[in-house]
Amino acid sequence: MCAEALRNAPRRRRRKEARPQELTAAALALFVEKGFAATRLDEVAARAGVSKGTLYLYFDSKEALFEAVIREGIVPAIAEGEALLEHYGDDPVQLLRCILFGWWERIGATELGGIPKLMVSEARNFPEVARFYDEAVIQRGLALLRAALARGIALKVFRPVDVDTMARLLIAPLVHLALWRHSFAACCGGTMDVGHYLETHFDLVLHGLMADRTRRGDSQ
Amino acid sequence: MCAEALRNAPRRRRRKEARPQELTAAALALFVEKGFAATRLDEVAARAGVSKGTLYLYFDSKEALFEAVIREGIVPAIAEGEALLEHYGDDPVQLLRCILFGWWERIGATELGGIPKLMVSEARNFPEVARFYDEAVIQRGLALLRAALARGIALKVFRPVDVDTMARLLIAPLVHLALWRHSFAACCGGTMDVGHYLETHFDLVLHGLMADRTRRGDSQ
DNA sequence: CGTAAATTACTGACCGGTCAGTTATTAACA
DNA sequence: TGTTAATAACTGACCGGTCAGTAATTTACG
Repeated sequence: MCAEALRNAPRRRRRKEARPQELTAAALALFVEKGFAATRLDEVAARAGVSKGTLYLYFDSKEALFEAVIREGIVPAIAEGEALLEHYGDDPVQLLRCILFGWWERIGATELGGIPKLMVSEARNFPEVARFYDEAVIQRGLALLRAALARGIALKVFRPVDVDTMARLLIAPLVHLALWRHSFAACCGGTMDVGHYLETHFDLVLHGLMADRTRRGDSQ
Repeated sequence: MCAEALRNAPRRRRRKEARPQELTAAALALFVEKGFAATRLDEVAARAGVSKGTLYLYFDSKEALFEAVIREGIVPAIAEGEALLEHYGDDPVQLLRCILFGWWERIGATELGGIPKLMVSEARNFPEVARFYDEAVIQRGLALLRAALARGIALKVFRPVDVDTMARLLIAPLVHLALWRHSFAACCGGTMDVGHYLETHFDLVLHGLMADRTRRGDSQ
């Protein structure tokens, strides 16, 4: 019986170099759930199916693990977003829609959606990581939104607005929802219609953005 | 010289009545800055000007201190907001404006503004406290916003909208800003015009809410 | 009053458990 | 057999929580 179980469980054998990703994935889940300080490295290792000593073969310290979690976490997704700029060259409304809904599908709704909570919680404890995240993710994401807004204004589809402030207002409800899912939703989870929430937000923003008032119905 | 210093600094005197508040205030500041797990009770006590032993005269445990911080923190401010409902009986726009800007002045811009970050960070570690906060603060605040929206709709000032979703969209950018101030702002603080941010948000929301389009200028 | 006794707010050294980080050892390859 | 991935046992610093003792304040009493 014991031998059977050992055969079924992936035996501790020489693992390839996929280990770092398995460890950062486990660390991300636990850091998001419990916070950095309250997460024990034994847990992280166990969740990745190895021992704590193995973890130290790949990461110098707990803090180095945290940095790796953040660095490899979200940056790739940003590049995907920037590619949208070229794809939707002539339709700012669809561009904006794809950025926002794409953010939710690729980040907010996945395990990556925990990273905002993690960074908000730990930014002041790891200011250098926070600065990296701010430059590599936040500022880059805001720049993407500003570019989309500016294009819409240039094409006279949107009325002139402060694109910097508007970019922040565009993303705030999405981040807010991601934070919610990884905090209160776990214990106070009133079922909520995410699609309706996003549609309502997008509709509200368009109301304030559109240059002319020909647009009424928002069905899509 | 030493005697002078002792006279100037309010030396450790016996102040039974004020102690709990001094301790919870110190704990709030440190919990928000470093998180619950990373905050040492020695620090909390030192910040309140007492020793750790004294802290345990007033609170049974670290967790009890956390609960006290949350319970006494924000609940009173909610009642003030609810009073606005009666004050602005006939002007839903001003009512909404006062709720939002009042929230920022009374909570977001004060030390209480750290509580959202603290609760988001620790909700999953303290589900019972989170449930209390959800009921006593969040749901109550959302109900207040829903009431203000519903009144505007009833008076035909606002067009019919889903008041529940709209209430969440109304508060999200404010909470987002409060979270920002207590996380990234400390290390990546690009100077930001809070007043402009709030005005832009309010203006955007009104654009989407107003029943007729007579309203154009938003100066006030 | 004055002062001794009683009370109470407060202290800080200490204990025990926990956990990040280390090391001696084993097991799986070539 | 040598090399390396992996482990399990180990260490030591740290911190939540305790408690015997101290100082400030009040009360009792001559």
